[in-house]
Amino acid sequence: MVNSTDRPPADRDSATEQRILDAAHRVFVRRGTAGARTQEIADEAGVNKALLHYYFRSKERLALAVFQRAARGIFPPLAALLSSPQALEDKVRGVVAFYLDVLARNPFLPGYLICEMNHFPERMPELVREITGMTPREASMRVLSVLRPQIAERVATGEMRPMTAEQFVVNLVSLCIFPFAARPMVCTILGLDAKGFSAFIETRRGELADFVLAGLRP
Amino acid sequence: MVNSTDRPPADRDSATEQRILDAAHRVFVRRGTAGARTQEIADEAGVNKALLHYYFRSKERLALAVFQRAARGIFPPLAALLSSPQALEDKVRGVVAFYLDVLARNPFLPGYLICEMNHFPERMPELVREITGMTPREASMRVLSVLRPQIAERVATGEMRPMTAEQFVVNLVSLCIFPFAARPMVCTILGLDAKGFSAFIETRRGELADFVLAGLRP
DNA sequence: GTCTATATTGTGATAGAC
DNA sequence: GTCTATCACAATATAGAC
Repeated sequence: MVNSTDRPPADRDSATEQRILDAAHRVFVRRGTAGARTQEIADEAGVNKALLHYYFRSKERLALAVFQRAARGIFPPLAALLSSPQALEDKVRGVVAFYLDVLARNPFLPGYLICEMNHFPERMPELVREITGMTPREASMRVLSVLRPQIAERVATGEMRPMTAEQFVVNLVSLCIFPFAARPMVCTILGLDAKGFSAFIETRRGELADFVLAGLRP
Repeated sequence: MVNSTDRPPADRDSATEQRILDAAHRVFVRRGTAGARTQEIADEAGVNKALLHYYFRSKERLALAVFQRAARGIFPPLAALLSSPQALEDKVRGVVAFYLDVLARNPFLPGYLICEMNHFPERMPELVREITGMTPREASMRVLSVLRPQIAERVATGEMRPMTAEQFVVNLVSLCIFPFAARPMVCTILGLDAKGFSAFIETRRGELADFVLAGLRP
């Protein structure tokens, strides 16, 4: 009497499917798609290899599902923040706070995403459509059409140096994400363990927005 | 009469070994170590698979040689620039110019290095020793011990906000490298082809140092 | 040094019982 | 839905001729 509803047994998003997806997420993130073994995913999910194929049909489809889920947590919130009606300063502070927060809890996500993006660049356009419901062009325009007037106004009043919205966004995102992507090298060179790296990021949380905002001034 | 010297046939760094290493570099960079096939490397080098093992003994050793060579082109020049006696402003301009130059010619290098770093973080300390001849601590101290007084002086004169040398370096490097590491996403979102991306980087070359320098001001 | 041919494993995927 | 057993093939590595 586990299932008290009269829904058919093949209910979508079963607990098992979720366990497999979660396990696959952990394994793919630490090994990369090419380096991951379906056996390891099955072990980590506490099920048999055959079950992965039952739910996801192939390793490639499972990898795609994991990649989409990971990207969904990283890109849409950025787009939402940047296209909101907030002032530019608040957007900068919001993006810094959001990314340093999410990535402090998932420090290996940037390395994984960069890795997969570089191995399957041709899948990017479809990925953007899947996670935003828009074409890449629409998705970027939704952000840029809000940012451009904001920047133009600041430039007109002399508060800000001339800068395209594209460069502005890339600068902001680079400063937030790269330290996590290069974390192994940062930790090795600076002699940091996991705790030390967290402290480094905490320092960053308090300073980074000010650095970016100062960088915008003429 | 190809070899006119009387050196024994097994001369080190033979032309064939170099061809294999170059081919391996290209293949590993675009596929990642786990995704690369020795067959593809052999094909690209115009030799047989067996020859890879003759020269490098295993795929793993070949991968290590390629990774070291790639890292050698990226990290030591940064350390040299930052520990030089130049003024801080010139260092910022020098690092931006160097990275945007090297990476414009090797746009896939950052993705590859980040990928490998994240899959083999435990190899980082040895890698640093191999390419610098110093321990990681010595290597970082050589840079930080020069930067810290430079920064302290600027802070004392009120030209610069307080900032650790570590954060300064991470900020600078993030802004240079990340756009290349995230290139597939940047190109997809902004609708850029290879030429458009190059133009984007050229714009950056002229603006990035000023952005960083402005960001340092109080 | 370079090749062809082969050994040996690892790994994604499927068949079929329960 | 979940398991065991097995297939089919891909991929690294080696043996041995030239």
